[in-house]
Amino acid sequence: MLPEEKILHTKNAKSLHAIQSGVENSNRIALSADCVIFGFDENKLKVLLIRSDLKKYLGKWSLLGDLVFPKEDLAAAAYRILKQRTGLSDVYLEQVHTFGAVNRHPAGRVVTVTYCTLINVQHHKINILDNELHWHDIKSVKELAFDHQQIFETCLKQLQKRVQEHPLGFNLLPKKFSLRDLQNLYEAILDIKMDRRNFRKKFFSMDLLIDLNEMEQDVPHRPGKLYKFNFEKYEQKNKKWVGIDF
Amino acid sequence: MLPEEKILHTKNAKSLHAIQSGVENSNRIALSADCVIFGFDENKLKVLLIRSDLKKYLGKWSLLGDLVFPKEDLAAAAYRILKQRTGLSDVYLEQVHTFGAVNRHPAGRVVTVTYCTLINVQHHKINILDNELHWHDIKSVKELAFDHQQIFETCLKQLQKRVQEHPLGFNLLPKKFSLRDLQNLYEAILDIKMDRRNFRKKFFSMDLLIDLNEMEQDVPHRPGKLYKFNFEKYEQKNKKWVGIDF
DNA sequence: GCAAAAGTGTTGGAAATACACCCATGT
DNA sequence: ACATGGGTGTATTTCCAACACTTTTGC
Repeated sequence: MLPEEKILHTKNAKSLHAIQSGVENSNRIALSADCVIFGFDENKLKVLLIRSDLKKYLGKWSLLGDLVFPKEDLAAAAYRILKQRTGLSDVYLEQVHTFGAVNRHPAGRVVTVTYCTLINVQHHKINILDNELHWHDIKSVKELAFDHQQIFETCLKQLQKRVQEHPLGFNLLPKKFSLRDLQNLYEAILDIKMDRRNFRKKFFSMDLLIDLNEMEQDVPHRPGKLYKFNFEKYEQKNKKWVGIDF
Repeated sequence: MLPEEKILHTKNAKSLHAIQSGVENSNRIALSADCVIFGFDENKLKVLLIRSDLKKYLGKWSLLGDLVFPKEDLAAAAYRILKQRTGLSDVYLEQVHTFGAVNRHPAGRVVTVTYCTLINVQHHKINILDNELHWHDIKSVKELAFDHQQIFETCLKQLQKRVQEHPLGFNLLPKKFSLRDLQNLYEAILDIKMDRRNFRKKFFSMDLLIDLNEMEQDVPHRPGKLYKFNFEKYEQKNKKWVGIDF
């Protein structure tokens, strides 16, 4: 207890006592962070998984997670775990949801905070392969260990929503990409087909793609033009949403 | 440690050991839940606050929160806290975000999971008034204790977004309401003005309002018709969103 | 020349916006 | 009668969906 935190002598002092002794003693709970890392490769959305350590979940796949240290910021723990497990450090993690059912972890009470990101599989080489760490096509993800199936599905749904409202997808593509690449990405994430002409029209009308005046190389068909995303212009837009619709 | 959770003898057994001893011993952290309760009254959006107990935050307002017990589901803790602090039990809480900076709480390391709901101020009488619990106009909320200002702002932003995608707002209104009531609600939450005729058109075209064939009483002007929301029909709609836009 | 995908416009319908007048009630 | 807000319709514009042919390249 920090010395300056004296109890106030009010009728509510008891609850404060309770909080402070709880912080120090009996009421603590193990806290973990789990990372759901999405990637895009061969026109498929993928997720990074490792083999579970626990006998109970022998052979099952699981997300990348570890306990949060008592003197570690929550987000810092997520970045540490990602770095330890994969070697990746130059990615932005976003918090998604916290899962806290009493029996979700067989080792005891562990509440887990989930973080999510999207990375370019080609640009971020995974260099730690313990526990068979590798990319799985999201269509084949099932029966994960713990409650990780639920966590994964929650993150995927959130990704599907956010990718339509923010230019997240560009993190999954090479720096230079064709409109076909971009459309493949959206189709893979949203699991739908889109009209090619309308898709182009939409993106061109946003006016956030920079035409690089370069062409695809070594494709067995007419090469497409290459673009990059205009992040500066996007930042300035600062668009805000109004539109009741449900 | 549950008996069936034997360590696998692999190169990764160490990390499992670490997790299990962490769960049992040193790596535990105090976990709290905070509730951000929004209400609507006198055509203003309000939030429930109490006076902070801590001397450090003397005179500051704070959210409703308490520690999560080791054998208590996360959501259960949030409902318990709400019930203890306000007497309310018939509301749906939704998780918003988890805040875990190391120094966010002066009593030590406390990670907090935030829950949010919207209630009808008239229908849910608050019957526990400890710590000066009462409704505050959201426009006047500032300098809350701890990091509660940030938490509050995060919840408000999320509310502004979600209220446009889901019929949350009806929880804030009387069972029978006029279109003016509904518009006032949206204007208060989103902090914008809307065109009255277009607002009506939008809601009528959704076809989710039931005309009760009743009129407002005791208003000093032409009385408006009263409606209720057709929740059954809404549930069946199961609308899904497609529309890239940023 | 053939296969494969790039590139390109138009049209019709739906939804959003902007806008002004008459009506019902209480005072 | 007047003040207050309820109720309504139309014209304009914008956005979205549907849809087919020509072009460029590799093989």
